[in-house]
This record gives sequence, C-alpha cells and structure tokens, in this order.
Amino acid sequence: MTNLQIAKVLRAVAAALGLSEEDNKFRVLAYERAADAIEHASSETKDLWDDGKLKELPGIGENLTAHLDELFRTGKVKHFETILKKFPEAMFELMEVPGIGPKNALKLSKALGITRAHGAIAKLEKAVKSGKIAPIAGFGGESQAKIGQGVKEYQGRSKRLLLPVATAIADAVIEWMQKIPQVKRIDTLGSLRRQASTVGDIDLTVATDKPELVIDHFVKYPKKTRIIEAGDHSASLILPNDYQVDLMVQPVAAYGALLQHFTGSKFHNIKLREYAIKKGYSLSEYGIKVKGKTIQFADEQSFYKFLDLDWIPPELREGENEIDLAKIGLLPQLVEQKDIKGDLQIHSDIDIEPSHDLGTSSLSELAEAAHQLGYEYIGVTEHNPSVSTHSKQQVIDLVKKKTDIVHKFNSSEKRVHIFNGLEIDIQPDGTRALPDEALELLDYACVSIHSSFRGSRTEMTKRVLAGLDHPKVKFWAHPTARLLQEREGIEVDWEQIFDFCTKHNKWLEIDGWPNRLDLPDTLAKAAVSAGVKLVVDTDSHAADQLEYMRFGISVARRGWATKADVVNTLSLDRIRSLIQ
DNA sequence: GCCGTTTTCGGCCCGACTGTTTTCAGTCG
Repeated sequence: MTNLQIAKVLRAVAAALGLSEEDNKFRVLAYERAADAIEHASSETKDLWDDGKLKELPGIGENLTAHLDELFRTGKVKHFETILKKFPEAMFELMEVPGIGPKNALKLSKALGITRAHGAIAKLEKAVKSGKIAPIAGFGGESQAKIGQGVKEYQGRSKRLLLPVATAIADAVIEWMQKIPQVKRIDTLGSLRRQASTVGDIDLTVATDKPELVIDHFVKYPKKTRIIEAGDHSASLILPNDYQVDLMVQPVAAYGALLQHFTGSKFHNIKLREYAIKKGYSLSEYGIKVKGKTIQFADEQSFYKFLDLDWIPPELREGENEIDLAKIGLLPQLVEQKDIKGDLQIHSDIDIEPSHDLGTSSLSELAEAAHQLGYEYIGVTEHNPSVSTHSKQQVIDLVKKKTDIVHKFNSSEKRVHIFNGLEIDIQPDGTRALPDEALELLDYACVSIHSSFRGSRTEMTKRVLAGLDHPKVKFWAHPTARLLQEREGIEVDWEQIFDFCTKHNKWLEIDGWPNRLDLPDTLAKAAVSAGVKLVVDTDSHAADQLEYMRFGISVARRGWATKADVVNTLSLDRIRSLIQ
C-alpha cells in the first residue's frame, strides 16, 4: 500500500468517527493528522514499518502503530472495518469531490440511494443533471450547482503545474505589476513561494496603499483571456491554457502577517499557532492578537521576531522542526544560486552516437552560456555510445574522439573550463554500458537508470551500488528516475545508498530538469542529514537550459542544503582535486 | 488518538466563505 492509499483509509476512518456522535472530535483530528503525516512522509510508510520505525512519523502513536502493523501483515484492520461498516462505502468516495465533506456525503448517499463506492461519483453527476439534489433537505439549487462544479473539478484535477511553468507565468505577471509605482512589494504565495516541485495555484500578493489602482492595473494584464472577478481587495484572471492567477492586495502596514499566512504551509502554520498559544498569542492573517488586541506587521521578519523566532525561509516551512531551530538560531544557511560555480551534467552536440538523446549546442555555445552565469567550469556528459550498435572498440574510439575535442577546446577557451564527462546507463544487471578502458579516458562519469525501472528494492539497490562502484564514477544522476506527472520513481534502500555514498565519496544529483527535479526534496533532505554531498545541475540539452539551475537550487533549499552540502559550489581548483 | 521546557492528564489552530437557515453548520485552506 502506498502512502496515498493509507492516508485515504485514515481519512475515511476520521470521517466515520466524526459522524459517530459519541466520538470526540479530537480523535477525528488525530486520524486526520496521521493521514497528513503519512501523505507528507519522505519514506514509504511500508518501508518504515519494515524497519520498525513507524513511530518516527509525527502523529503516529501506540494505537496507530498497532493498527498499521495489522494493515501491513494482513491487508486489513479489524478496528477500522468495525468503524467503517456503519456507513455506505459510497460515502467515502463522494468525499473526494471538492465541497463535499463527511456530513453531506452521507446525506447524499442515503437520499440518492448510492451505496457502492464503484461509480458513486458518476451517479452523483447524473443526480445533479436530473435535478435530484436540490430537493434534498439541507440542499438547494445553489448547492446542486456547486456540487456539479465540484464533480467537474474532481474529474479535471491533478492539474498541478510544474514549478518552472508556474514560475514563468508568475514572473511575467510580476513584471507587469511592477510597472506601476503603487506596487510597493509583490510576492508569490503558497506552494509557489515555498518552491515545491509542483504548484497548485498561482497566487500573488501586493503591498499597496492604493488598492483600487493596483487591481485596476492587474485586470489590464495584456495576456489575460478573461477576468473572473475584480473586487476591492482581490481579483482573479484566466490566462491562456486556463491557467488562473489570483491577486490579493494588502495595506503596507499589515502586509507581513498576510504574506506569512498565505505562504503556509498548512502544517507550518498549525505548528506556529500552537507555539504562539503557549506564549499567550493568537495568530491570523491580520496579525498577532495579544490580550484581545491585534498587532500589525509590515514584513515577515518582524512577525517572526515578535514570536522570538529567526525568519524562516519559505522553502523550510513544511512543519518539520524548523520552528524549534528558529527559536535557538540554528536554521541552516541555505545554498543560493550565486554560490554555484559550475554545472556538471550537460549534453553537448558532440555526436558519440549515444544511446539516448544528444544535445544541440556546441562547446563554445555552452561555454558562453556558462560564462554569462558566472561559472568557472562545466562538465559535458553525453549519454554513452549505444552498446547494442557498436563494438567495444568502436565505443572506445568514439569516447577517444570526444576526449580529443574537449581537450582541444580547453586549450583555446580560457574563461570556462570544460570537464570531459559522460552519463552512463546502469544496465539491469548492474554493469555500466561503457567498457572500463573508455571510462579511463574521462575526467569523470555519472551513472543513471534509463530502463527497467520496476525491480524490487533489493535488486535495484544492488544494481545502483554496482553502477557507482568505480573511481571515475562521481555521482548518481536523477536517482529516482521519476518523471513528474508521468512516472513514479524507482525503489531503493536509501539508507544503504547514503551509507555507500559517504563511505566512497559518491555524490547524489539534484537534476534541475523541469519534470525531473530529482532527487525529490524529501530525499534531498534525508541525504543532507545523512551527510551525503549533492551535485546540483541541469541535465541541459541546449545552452539556454543552463537556466534550469534555479529549479535545482529550489529543490536543494527545500532539502535544507547549505553551500557546504553542494559540491559544485566549490571553485575550479577544489572541484578538480576532488575529481582527480 | 496523540503528546509533553507549564502536563503521563488535559489539552488539541484560525478564520473565511457559502448556502441554508431563521442563528449556524459544513467545508476549506
């Protein structure tokens, strides 16, 4: 069972408990929090259970540990079944529709005679269309329409945007807004500001003392396709591709609390409010309430300072232990893009007849782009020559040819040093798709998985460790091999991988390619805390893609990485000595 | 059902919006 499936079960139990009047609402809350914790866990719950570490999850105590134990051993939990069987299965399915909670799901299920989970939402949709919802007690015409809208949303959901897409849209709107002087500050909000790898909504906020002028300018945004609404303090636009952008406007003097509140995350805010209560304060988007009086804050720094906390970078606001560390001044100094001195995974157009796609930019174009970014070095890492269509000697010759090209280029290019690298497939049996004689010609190589993703945890771990086991191999590229919104990552024993990396000086990549962002943030955090060094790069196949570094950096920051955790913050001399 | 620099008992985040009520319940973020 995946984390998502387990979370769904726990939410169903929470809903069922909430409807059983004798149960107190805090047990319901506990189940909801456990569901949240599991959904946000950095490891599969099943793996934690395997290792006897279930209790490390916040919100999982003695009872839930026992229940989950039963779930993994037998596939079901008697206690849960007793609770759930009092209600029609369909109820839990209907709750998936936005706007329908436990109470209404139960009412609808009973009134419409929908009992089975399978097809429940389709039946609900039918009921909406035939007007059978409006007459139900407690509902009405508008509720019926709202449910119809909710069903539509449910059907079209999972339309989260990739971070780079959301960033591009937001950047363009921000540029437009900054054309008028009444915009004193403008920020993104929510998961975009926290730089999550996928983003739900594009929300922006502006600090101004002329709200009407700001809203008026916003709705004149040239790329809009239509205005959804434009009020006194907020407005929403639809852009091409049905992307929605929401804007909130706030007086300069009260901007800080609003920015803090809508940046979230929900989990961070809950913990922050619990912390504030102990000090006798109550937090909201309007400020901090002390003895019934709300104090305003112009910026987040003063908001956090009032609570005796260091300012917490948005990337860290996920409700882990960031508040505890902010209290004692021990938050990490996160790596920044300006710390980066080079990019070690780039595909040039040197045609070595590779197994996968070739880059499109020449060495001089790549060097120029790297120079513009202020880099001291880059590494070109084309895919290894295809092994199925070449003899061993042909492969060696191709790598030799490339090596000569790179060396010759370096003798004339003085601004940016180019390392002679390669990205090598780790084949299903763990061997590298490159003879060792060819490997010896390189400055370094990275290894990665491009096929046979579905091996067991044990097999895949063995495969990867075998692939990494050569002195010329410096790092494992896009480790999980996930493709966002397309393919789940592979399963390996991360502890074993981290252990191998720290012992043998191997690095793990954070690949900044838009739909990879791999390592994922949670694993990057685990790697950092295990002491594994990271290399943040772009996997560029063209010179303009070197810009993707900012997204790799976002992941590294969400992984709590400091400059010292990222090897390509090192100068050319230092990185050269590490590679050789 | 969870959890602990006030506690192994007694607490558990906060406010907005919506639609149906006839003063508020349900849902959401």
